[in-house]
Formats: sequence, structure tokens, C-alpha cells
Amino acid sequence: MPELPEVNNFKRYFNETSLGKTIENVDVHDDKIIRNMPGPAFADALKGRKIVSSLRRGKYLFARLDNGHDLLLHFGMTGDLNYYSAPEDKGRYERFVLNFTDGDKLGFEDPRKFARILYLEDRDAYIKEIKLGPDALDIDGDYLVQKMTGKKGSIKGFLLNQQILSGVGNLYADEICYRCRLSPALRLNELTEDEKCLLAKQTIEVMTGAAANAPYYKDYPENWYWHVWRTEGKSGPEGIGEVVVTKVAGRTTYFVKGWQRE
DNA sequence: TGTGATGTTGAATG
DNA sequence: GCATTCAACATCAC
Repeated sequence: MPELPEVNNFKRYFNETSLGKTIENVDVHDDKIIRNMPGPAFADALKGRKIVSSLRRGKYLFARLDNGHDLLLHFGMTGDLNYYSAPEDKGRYERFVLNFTDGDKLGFEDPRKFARILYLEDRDAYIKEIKLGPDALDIDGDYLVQKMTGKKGSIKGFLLNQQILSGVGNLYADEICYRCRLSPALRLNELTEDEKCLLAKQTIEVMTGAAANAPYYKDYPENWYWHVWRTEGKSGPEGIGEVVVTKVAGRTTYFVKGWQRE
């Protein structure tokens, strides 16, 4: 479930389990998700390195190594971390595993293999290369409003564009639109200035709130945001409107028809 | 059995 | 070059 708040939890999990440890060697079971070198070269590059710090930006998690290079983890749709020591705790979908010198292991699991794992010599150059926008927890409303000017695409397409703002994913984008009472399919040039300000404000609030409330890795409360209303046919707030499912910006989209302006 | 899924990319189009 | 759209990626769960 990796959108920004989830990756924030991955970061915490990673820090608590793996920071300061030294990689004795790496087992690559499937190098499909390693995007910039073959499995053996990847394993070779990490061998003997100590993990000294971590940095999250949007949905990207960078693990800084003691040679100044980085191990980049992007979790795709189904990426996950699994820290363990007993071999029987190895996950079914483990794609590679860092074996630390203390005997513990950090497995990277990913059933669908949409994750993107890279060994980077220059983290900043990579961020520049993919034009990754600023982190959603690190911007203000003015920045977002300014980015909206002149754009004609859907609200949802805007929120999902990681080059504008990094961290918002499909579920949180719906949540933000719901809070603004705006249909995700509305186009930016159809919004009033007030609505643009509201959209910017809610984007920051939702992402900040979700990141702050994430209690612990894999332990999301049932009453979190979209859980409350992300059900087709469900009656909207105060009995107004009804939840419908549609497709916006190529993604499955839920909104409350009759409650959110179209 | 067919369908859709939390994300990104690269090609195609305007 | 920029903005936007959309299919493709690989596999599993329902």
C-alpha cells in the first residue's frame, strides 16, 4: 500500500531494523525489479557496505551507504519489507535479501514486481533526472496553487503527477477530492481561485495528517480516511449523494456523486 | 475464468 | 520542449 504515508512507515521500519548494519552479502532471487544493473552486479555493489542513513522523498526511499552511494527502494504497487533472522520467516515473494553481518536479514518482497530498485552513485542526479517534485510534506499551499495555473488536466491527474508533488497516490487523491467536495475529473481550468486554494490546503492536510497518524508499520486503523466511504453505492455524507466508481486519469476513482461538484 | 489492483514509464498525440 | 492520455509492465486474489 505504498503511498507517501506508507513509505514513511517503511522508512521507520527500515531505520529501526537496518540502520547502522553492514551488508555481508546479498541474495538476488529475481532481478526483474532491479532496474539499472543485473542481479550479480547489484549484489556485488552492496557487499560489505554499511547503511548509514535514509531519506524519503515522495514514494522513494533512499538508503545511504558508507561510500556515499545509495540503495533506492521504490515499492511499486505491492512492495514490502520483511526483517527476520530465521530462514522459515522468509517471505513467499522475496525478490532479494540483504544479509547483515549480525546474521539478521532484510527481505524485499514484491508479488507483482512493479517495484523499482536501483543502486545509485549519485542520488541528487537521479532525482533531477526523473524530475521528481518536492515532497508533499515539504511544500506550502502557494506552491501548489502556483503549479495549478495554466493547467487544464483533471484534478486527479495533477495530484498524481509526481513531478509536481511527490507522494500522493490513487487512494489519497480520491480522499483529497472528497474533502474538497470536488469531482476528481474536474479540470483545473474549471476551478475558482478559492477552490484551488482549498485543494492545495486539503492536499497538504490529508498527507500530513495521514503521515502523522500512521501508528506503526502494517497497523493501519480501520477508520482511516477512505475506509469510511470507499464503497460503491454507499450513501454520501448526511444522506446526500451516492458513491460511484469511474475512471479518471487512467485510475479507478471513487467519488460521491451529488456531494462533490462535477 | 476473467478482471482489476495502492505505480511508473515511454510512446503517441496535440 | 511542454501537457496530456493511455497502454504496458507481472502476478496474484477475488
